[in-house]
Amino acid sequence: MRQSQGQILRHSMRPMTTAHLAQTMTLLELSSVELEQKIDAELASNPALELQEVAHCPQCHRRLPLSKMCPVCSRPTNSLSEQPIIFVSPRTDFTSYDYRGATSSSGGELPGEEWAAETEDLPTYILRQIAPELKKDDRLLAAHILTSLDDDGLLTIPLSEIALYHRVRMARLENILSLIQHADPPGVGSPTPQQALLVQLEILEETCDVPPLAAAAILKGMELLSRHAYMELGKQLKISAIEAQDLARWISENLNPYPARAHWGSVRHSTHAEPNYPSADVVISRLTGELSSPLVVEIISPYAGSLRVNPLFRQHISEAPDGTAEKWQNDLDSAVLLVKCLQQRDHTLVRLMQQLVVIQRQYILKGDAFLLPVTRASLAETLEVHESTISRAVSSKSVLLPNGRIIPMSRMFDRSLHVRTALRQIVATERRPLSDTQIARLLGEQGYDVARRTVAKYRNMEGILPARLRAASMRA
DNA sequence: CTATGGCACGGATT
DNA sequence: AATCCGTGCCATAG
Repeated sequence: MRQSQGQILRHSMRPMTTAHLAQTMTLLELSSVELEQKIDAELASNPALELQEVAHCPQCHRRLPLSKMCPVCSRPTNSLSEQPIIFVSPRTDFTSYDYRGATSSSGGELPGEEWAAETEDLPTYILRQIAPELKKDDRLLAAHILTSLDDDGLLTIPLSEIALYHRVRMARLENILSLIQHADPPGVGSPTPQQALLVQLEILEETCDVPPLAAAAILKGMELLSRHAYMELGKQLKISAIEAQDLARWISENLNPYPARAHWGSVRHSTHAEPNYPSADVVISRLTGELSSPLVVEIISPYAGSLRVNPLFRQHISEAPDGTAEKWQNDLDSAVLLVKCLQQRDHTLVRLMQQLVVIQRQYILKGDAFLLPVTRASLAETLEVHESTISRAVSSKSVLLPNGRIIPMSRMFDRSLHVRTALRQIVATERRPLSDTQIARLLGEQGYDVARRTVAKYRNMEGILPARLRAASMRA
């Protein structure tokens, strides 16, 4: 049943132009947020495209064109109007079926939804803090800066660009930026994570003791820091690897390279930049609390099922005003193309997730240690698509797990995470420091066949020092 | 002699 | 076709 449906779908999509292929590819790579932007742009510029009037406002139950706000009661209609693509994966077997989420009653409400009336956005929040210290003219400049922040609270455009635009001197802007950086999410507005850290450090210095070398570490060893390369870092700063590790720990515990994100992986914070609800492309949740619960998979696809070619436009194409006939035809063609490609994208994504959720069920429910090593290639084979298709579909997408963590989808294909988890476990419980060779043997006993050399690599990735140095730090 | 890091090769990924 | 990642081999440090 389900099978034949897939066949028909695939068959009907066979006749593809090269343009079609190219566009499908590019769409596949986009995350839901990026896709939404693209479609918005397309909608604005192409009169042949339209949104079907299918949305329901949860409050007044009015039928609306798809939009973010209900114009009548001004309540967000997002999640309901989007016709999320949902399917359920029952406990173990491979017979997951899907249905396109009907927009009836309150079907797909997500747990923990917080559409609290006032979600003040980040720029406003900061502007309010610093406004008293600004002259009137400077407020405009500050606003310009603040609206150029990304979701992480980092400045996306060079200050000089703003200076040019408003014809003001850099020094003036730098002053304003400095004010912003010292406002509440500390370091916000910095052009790079590195600068954000430095600003935070500066702020902390006023109230408490900071390690003397922290600034130097950030300045010189940013890259080493993020790679947990403590030994190299130590060399750079002329301190031991152990001291370097302590320093790094202090930095990661007390500073945050992305000012607007509260904590990595944890639930979203109230002072969030954009009102984009779970900023994931796929949301997986449990139907019930039990471990054997079926999984509900929701693929966020902006305007899925609602975007279509305007039938009126198609109908009146022959009546195009003189000289614009070609343009109209062009618009029509690209609209048709976009809609088709969108369907194709969704279809691919659904099939991908259907497989993935079954294969990685244990990981999704129980955590890192249960991640199975799956290759994109193997999945491509079972889905009968080119491996690069999987690659594109997976890249730059994120998944919200039932436990509330957001992970990049590529983690589902991490070949080493489960081994690394086991390794961490071993080192955490060791009585005295084990050498890489010993660890490799222990891992082998647990069924993880890895080379000694690889243990060394994983150890580094996890930021664990070599046995010799672990011995030293235990003594201390 | 043992424990590790560096470099290079082959398969997987992009 | 370019790049990344797990490994094997070898040099070096203890």
